[in-house]
Amino acid sequence: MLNNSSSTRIATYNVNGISARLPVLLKWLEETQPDIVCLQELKAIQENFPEKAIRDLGYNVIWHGQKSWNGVAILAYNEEIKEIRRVLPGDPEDVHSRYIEAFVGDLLVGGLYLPNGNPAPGPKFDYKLGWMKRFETHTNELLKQNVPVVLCGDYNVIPTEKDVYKPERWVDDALFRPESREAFHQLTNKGWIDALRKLYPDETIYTFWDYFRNAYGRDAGLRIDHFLINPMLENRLIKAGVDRHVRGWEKSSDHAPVWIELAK
DNA sequence: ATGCCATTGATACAATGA
Repeated sequence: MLNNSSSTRIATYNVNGISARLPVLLKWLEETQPDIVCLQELKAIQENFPEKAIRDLGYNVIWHGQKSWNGVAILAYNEEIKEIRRVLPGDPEDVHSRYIEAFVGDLLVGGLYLPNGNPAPGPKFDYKLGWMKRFETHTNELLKQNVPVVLCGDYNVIPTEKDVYKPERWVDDALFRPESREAFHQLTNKGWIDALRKLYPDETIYTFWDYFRNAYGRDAGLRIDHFLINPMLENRLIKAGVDRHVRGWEKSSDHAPVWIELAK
C-alpha cells in the first residue's frame, strides 16, 4: 500500500478538535501516509466533520461526532471500511461518542477515547472505571473471535511509572490511580499486547505533552495513547513509533500521533 | 496546592481536558 507494500501502517491521533486541527491533520497524513487511522476528540457534530478534505487525500472514512466533546473516526486509504459498531456495548444510557469499530480488510479495528475520569474520586472517575469494565467485557468477546484485532486510541491511562515524567506528581490523578492502571493491566493479563512496550520494553515513550508549562520543550510527557493487539497479531508486529515532531508544529494537538506497522 | 494553555461555543465571570 502506501508506506510499504509488505506492511500496513495503523495510526492513532487524538486531534483535540478536528476543526482546529484540520491543517495539521492533513499535513501529517500527507507526510506519513498511514493506511489506517483512528482519530479521537473530534469535538464536532456529525455534520461538521471535514469529510471532503479527508476523501480528497484518498481515504474512506466513518465517524461518530458529538457536540463539543468526544467524537471518534476511522480512516482507511483506498480500502473499504465495514462498520461493526459505533457504541461500546453495555450501557444504553451512555451517549458519549467514544468507541467505533470496523473491519478494514481482514483486520478488526477499534478506535477508542476512554474517559479522562478526573477529578478522582467522584462521578467522573466512576464513569471511567465503569467504561473500562464494559471495555474489558467487550474485549473478552473480541478475544474469542478468530480474527486479527487492533484496539487503539487515547486510553487516558498511564500504565506504569515508566510512562510519566514525574510519577509522584500523578499519584492522585485519574490517569494514574491504581484502579485505572489495574483495569488496563487486566487487559494485558487477558492476552492483549501493548504493542509499543512489546517492541520497546525499556524506552521512555511519551504520546502527550500538556500545553502548560512548556511541557513539550521540557519533555514532560505521558504515555496514554496505546495500541493493544490480540495474540494473533503478535508475530506480524514489525515496527512502532510516535510522530513526536508533529507535537512541535504550530497549532498542534497536545497529543502526538502514534503508529504501528503490521506485516501483511 | 495552584495556575500555567487550548478548544468549543446560549463567544462565558464556562466547562472540559489530562
